[in-house]
Amino acid sequence: MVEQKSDADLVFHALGDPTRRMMVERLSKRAMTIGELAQPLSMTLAGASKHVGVLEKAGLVLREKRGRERVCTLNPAPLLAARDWVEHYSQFWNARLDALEEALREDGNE
Amino acid sequence: MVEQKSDADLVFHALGDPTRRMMVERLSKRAMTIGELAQPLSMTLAGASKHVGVLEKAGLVLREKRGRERVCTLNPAPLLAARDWVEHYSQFWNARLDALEEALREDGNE
DNA sequence: TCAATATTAAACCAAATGGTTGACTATTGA
DNA sequence: TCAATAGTCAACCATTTGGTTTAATATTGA
Repeated sequence: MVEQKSDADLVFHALGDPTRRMMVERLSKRAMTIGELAQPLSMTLAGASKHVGVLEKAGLVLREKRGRERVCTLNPAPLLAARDWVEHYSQFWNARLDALEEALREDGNE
Repeated sequence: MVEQKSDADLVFHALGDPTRRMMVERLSKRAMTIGELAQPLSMTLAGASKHVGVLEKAGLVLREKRGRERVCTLNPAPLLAARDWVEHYSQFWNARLDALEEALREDGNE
């Protein structure tokens, strides 16, 4: 665990927390400040800010200063890599179903 | 953090570790024992077993006893949920690109 | 100018994580 | 029968995580 984390590590890890997935969901609708993100979370601003930091390090959120606020916007680009990974291995689900179907058909024909 | 974790939490969390993603990748090719999974990992059997346990709790791996070995097989079903979640929000990437393109086209016409 | 607001930073804490070791069980095969 | 093999379990350890509090900074607006 000394080695530096890959992009995929950061993205999957960031999404592994329900608070952060909720943040992503809300940010997909519109940009929000830290305060807005924190509001429904029964959590301090500092706590929310740390979660945003995790999303930011994963590249999923951009935080820019606007006056005394920080506006967070969703950057879905890193999701593409995660999507591709998951997509690839979830294909094995179809493959398994196909194989099962095939096996059943073979059995039926014998 | 006392609340019980959702399926998505477990799946994303399980995938957030490179060791476990590697296990999923290898299991997608063929079923393997704990020992086989542990082998390229410079990790004890016990360590590998714990990782498999995390994948198992997320529903991604089935572990069945065969003699003194445990054969692990990939169950990609939970990946479908993760795929759908990621798929949904990565669509915003396309939306953003579309909007950008639209904006550029509008500008060009003025 | 100055109080209020939005956020961050740092120190701290409990719990979870990722790993180890050592003892144990179950199974194999000579 | 008995040593070797495959794995688990429990205890333990260091590090990370998810949260807090308190203090500090920057900005707003009266």
